[in-house]
Formats: sequence, structure tokens, C-alpha cells
Amino acid sequence: MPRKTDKRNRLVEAAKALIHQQGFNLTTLADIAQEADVPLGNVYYYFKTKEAIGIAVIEKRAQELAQWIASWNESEGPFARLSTFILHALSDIDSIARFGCPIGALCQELGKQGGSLADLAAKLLHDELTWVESQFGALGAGDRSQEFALSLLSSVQGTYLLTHTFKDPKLADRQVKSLMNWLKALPLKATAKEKELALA
Amino acid sequence: MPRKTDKRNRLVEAAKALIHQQGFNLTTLADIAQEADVPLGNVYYYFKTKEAIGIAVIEKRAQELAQWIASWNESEGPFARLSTFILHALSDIDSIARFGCPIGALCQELGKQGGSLADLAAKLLHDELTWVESQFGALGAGDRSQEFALSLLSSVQGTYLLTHTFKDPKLADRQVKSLMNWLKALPLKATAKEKELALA
DNA sequence: GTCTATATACAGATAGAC
DNA sequence: GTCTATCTGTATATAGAC
Repeated sequence: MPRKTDKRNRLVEAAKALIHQQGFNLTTLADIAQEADVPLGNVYYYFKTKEAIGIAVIEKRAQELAQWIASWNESEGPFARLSTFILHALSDIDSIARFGCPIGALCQELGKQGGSLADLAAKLLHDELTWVESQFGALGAGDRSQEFALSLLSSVQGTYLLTHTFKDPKLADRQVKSLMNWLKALPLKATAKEKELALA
Repeated sequence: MPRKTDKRNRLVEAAKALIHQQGFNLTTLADIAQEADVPLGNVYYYFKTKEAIGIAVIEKRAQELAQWIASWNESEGPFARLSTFILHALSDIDSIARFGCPIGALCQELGKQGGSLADLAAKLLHDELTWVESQFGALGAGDRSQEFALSLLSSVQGTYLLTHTFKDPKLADRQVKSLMNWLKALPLKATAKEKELALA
């Protein structure tokens, strides 16, 4: 058991949660230290700067995203995968209403200050976009894959933002239905059997 | 000429621009004072607190939004109005790529810290949503007006976020075409004549 | 490796001369 | 109404004992 990394993990987890809830700039090292039950001075043994914590948090998010993508890939066929993605992305509606998207909100906040943190965060959304695009490719969308992927991810991110702004979980719920209908109605080569699987 | 409000206006305009560019929390009163060419100490003659400047900026945005809505209403018929809205919302693509949506980003940032500022900012997006909804109502969307309005505003806001995150103006450009096609393909009672007007 | 005490910087906000 | 000087709080970060 790696006792050494125990505190480090606690710090990253605390920072991850607090940054989601309060944003990066509003979250202080004192907040993180308290939440992780680590004395403030000790934080600097594990992370030289606040930015270093930010990097660790984004790397953690990247790992988790990779795991989610792996789990979406377990659905059979691209149509079912995209359905799973939509359902999963907009599943934790109460958290969304309170804090928005852990990745999208971070990209927006960090995007304004530039730097390497912003690039790291942007890569998360980019990876997500690339995955969605490849699913549309597998669905036979051809050169419209990019367009469809952009439409889907925009809608999902916009739904996060509006749900968070209006603090109304039902809003995300309604959008799930709209997006599922949109997906089903797209002019794609998906087989009827595949659509059936997704609805099962 | 109201000389008295001259400095006040300069401060609000400076704050409006800086908050759009840097976000609210990262924008200091010193930044605003410098941009407005007003000594720091003098800022407090016009605004008791930083929050008071935030309120003034949001009120200014509300006025501007009201003017934009009035200008969108000048288009003939709801279909043309929605087309105008989409084109206008995603017109200043370079600014979007650099700083995102002046309203949406603010709602996300302030939404995390709560308070009256967050509510004021949320009202801007709410007014926009209500207007879009009423246009779909006029198009005969009936009880689907809310659903369509939510879809459209989500897409627009998500487009802002992705365009800003990836710093790619072309992304917003592509989404304009997608959204216009989506609008045209909706199962609505819009007359052919109305669609023609929108395309003219 | 851990933790207390503290240095440093800068933010919002105020006092008071002019 | 205007502006300089400054107060106060707090955030990041460091020093150094243990």
C-alpha cells in the first residue's frame, strides 16, 4: 500500500471537487488543505504551486474521461454508444444544476487566462469531440461526421450551462429526450437492429 | 451634457470589456480604473463595492440585450427573426474565439458563487430564452416551443463554449450553417413565403 | 515527511487633504 | 468631486523546527 501517495491523492480529490464546485480561481489552497485534512504548509511538499495542483486535477479528469470512453465503447455499435454517451453525460442532473460541467466550466474559466492549464483542459473536450466524431464516422456519416459531432457536443455543453445557470435539473432531463430524438432522426445508415439495441 | 456621469460610464464600459475578456474574479478594480483612466481611489466615489460595478455591468448588458431583441423583432415574421438571431449571435466569431459569450461565461462563473449577481446575470439568459420561445410559439410550435427554444439556445451557448475553448472561429461559422438547416427542417407551420423572406 | 509560523504580494476598501 | 496615501484582509508561497 503506497502510504506515500495517500495524502497526495486526497489533495487531488479535494481539489477536483472544490474546483468543480467553486471554480479554479475561487478555490484557495487553504480550502483544499482543509477538505483533504492536510495542514496548509504540507501541501507544498506535494505540489510546488497552485498551478501544479491544477495540472494534477486535469490529469485526473483525463484518466477518468478515458475510463468513461472505454465504458461507452462497451455498448454494441456506434448508435448505442452515442445514446449511452448522451444518457451518461446528462445523468447526474442535480450536480449539473448546482455546479455545471466539471470539464466545460473549467475550459471556459481557464480559457480566459491562457497558459498551459488552459491547453490541458481544452484537450479533454477535444478528446471527447474526437470520440463522438469517430462514432458518427462508424455510423456512416462520412464527411458530415465533424458537423454532427460538433452539433451534439455543443448541445450537451450548452445544456450544462443553461441547467447550471437556471439551477433547474429538469432542463437537462428534457434535453436528453430532444437529443435522443435528434440522434434517431439523423439521416444515417444505422440499421434498424442497432436502433433497437439502443432502446432496449 | 451630463459631465457627471461621464466617468461613471467610462468605468462601466471598461469593466464590461475587461470582465468579458478576463472574467469577473480575475478583473481587479485597478484594472478597471486604469482602463477607464480614472484614479483607483476615485472609483469608490461612483461604486461602493466591486459587486456594485458588477451590477452596473449586468444592467448595461440588459439594456443592450433589450436593444438587440428590438432589432431582431424588426425582421418580418418569427422564422426570419430566429434566423436573424442565429446569424447575429454567432457573427463576431473572432471575439467569441478569444473571449466566449459575454453573457454565458458570466452566468457560469457567477453561478458558482451564488448571490444576487448570479441571479441578475441568469435573468439575461432567461430573457433571451423567453424571446426565442415566443418566436417558436408564433411559428405554431405549440407546446413544443419550450423544447425547441431550449435546443436552440443550448446549441448557441455550447457553440460559444467550444469555439472559445478551441480558439477556432471556424467552428462557430460551421455551427451557423447547421443551426440554420436545423431551423428550416423543423416540423413547423411556417409558410413557404416566410422561409423565402429569411433567405433573401 | 510533517507541520507551525511567517514572509510576500496584492486585492478590496477607506481616510482625509485638496 | 477628485486623488494620494494607506489600512486591512487574505492568498500564495517559504523557512525552518521537529
